[in-house]
Amino acid sequence: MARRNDHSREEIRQLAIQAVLDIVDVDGNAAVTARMVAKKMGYTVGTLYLVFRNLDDLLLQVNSKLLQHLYGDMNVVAQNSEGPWDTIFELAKCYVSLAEHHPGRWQLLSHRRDNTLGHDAVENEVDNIVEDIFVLVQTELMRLVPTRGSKETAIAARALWSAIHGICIVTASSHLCRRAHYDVRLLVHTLIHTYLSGFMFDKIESLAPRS
Amino acid sequence: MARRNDHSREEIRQLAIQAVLDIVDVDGNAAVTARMVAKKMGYTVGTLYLVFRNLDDLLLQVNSKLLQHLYGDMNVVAQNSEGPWDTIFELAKCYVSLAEHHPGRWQLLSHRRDNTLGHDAVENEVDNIVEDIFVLVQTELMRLVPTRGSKETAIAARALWSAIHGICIVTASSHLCRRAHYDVRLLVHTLIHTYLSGFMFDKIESLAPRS
DNA sequence: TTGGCGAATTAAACAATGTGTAATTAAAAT
DNA sequence: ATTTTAATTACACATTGTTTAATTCGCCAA
Repeated sequence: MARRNDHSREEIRQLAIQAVLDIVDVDGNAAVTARMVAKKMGYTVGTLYLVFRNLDDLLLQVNSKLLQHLYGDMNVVAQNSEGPWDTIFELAKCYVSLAEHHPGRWQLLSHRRDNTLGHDAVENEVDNIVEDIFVLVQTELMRLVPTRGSKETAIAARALWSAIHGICIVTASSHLCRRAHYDVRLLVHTLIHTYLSGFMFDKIESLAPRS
Repeated sequence: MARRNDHSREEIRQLAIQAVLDIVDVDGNAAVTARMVAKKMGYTVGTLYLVFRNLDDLLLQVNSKLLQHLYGDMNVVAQNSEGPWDTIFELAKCYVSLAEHHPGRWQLLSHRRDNTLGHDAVENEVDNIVEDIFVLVQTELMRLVPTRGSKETAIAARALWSAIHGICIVTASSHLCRRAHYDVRLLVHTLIHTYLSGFMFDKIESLAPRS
């Protein structure tokens, strides 16, 4: 044992990230332990702490990879876009698909880490990806109603996308909505359809209080 | 030690639930350990396992209490309702307030437990409360647009409320939206306003694909 | 009153966890 | 070939959830 250069630092990093994904897919979120990850990559726990600050650091990097992948899928969809209305539905499908096909990975995304350290490089990376995702939606909204102000559109995009993200989280990982005759796709579809309708037709704010 | 009848079973139950809430508020979610809860109530770990099956069981009962409280607040709002439009905003405020004033408790709500046991009594209780909350929103939506079918309205209510729940979760407990110049209240307000507009004006489904 | 029965409470123990460290091993450098 | 250096491990430690055997006290019958 203790062979040197069997894997480079970066290779070990990727190995660990992949190991986490495999474990999550097969045995669920709770099975992700330092020792399990190490065993899956053919190493020992100590090696993990040579590459990652702690387990939360590793999980954060896994999340970064997940979001990167998600953003990649969404980008493909946006590229082959026909019209903003349909595109937004397609973008949402990327989300729903991930939540449906890999519920474990999805739960990872909403895993709360103890904010011991301040803003770390990976954390910034994650923030940037999320921002990119938002911009993707924002762009489509701008195409849908070009007359809207950019700030207003930015907020609208974030509200809509947080909502979708929320529906996925709620249905996939929370105890809410367990008596779900209402499945994710239907809820997301309804949300987007109604929201976009409102976004298109709702010209003036002061139109609101008409109870 | 080992005094009998110092507290009844039910008193211990309430004691434990309150202890969890106190710990969560002061020291955050990660500080909730069996030993800490026991110490806070002046007991020992063993006593906890006399009343609760395990820690997740306790946390679930805490969640039940939280949701009950939330539903209570929402009910008061619904009672003093002036019109459906405004009422829905007020209902959402209950959510946002909880998420803002007690972020720790909010995180508890989205805590994922290992579904070792099947449907337990408390779990059913939680499901019922959530259902009640949904119905509250559904009722307002029905008042807003009485012509809609009840099934369609039910779905719309669940989509909207899951979305709001999602926004709260996302902004309060996830790493998403950290660069939040966009705060919860604004996002929720935007979402509801736009969604309700869409819900009111959007008559026909086939109107949709107008990209 | 007293002796003991039974329930409430605890103390102690167990396995598994995250994490740190000193010891080992092997590759590279001299 | 020997030393140095970095990679890897084995081990150790504190803390976690959970169980079990031991205690301690209230209560009731004799």
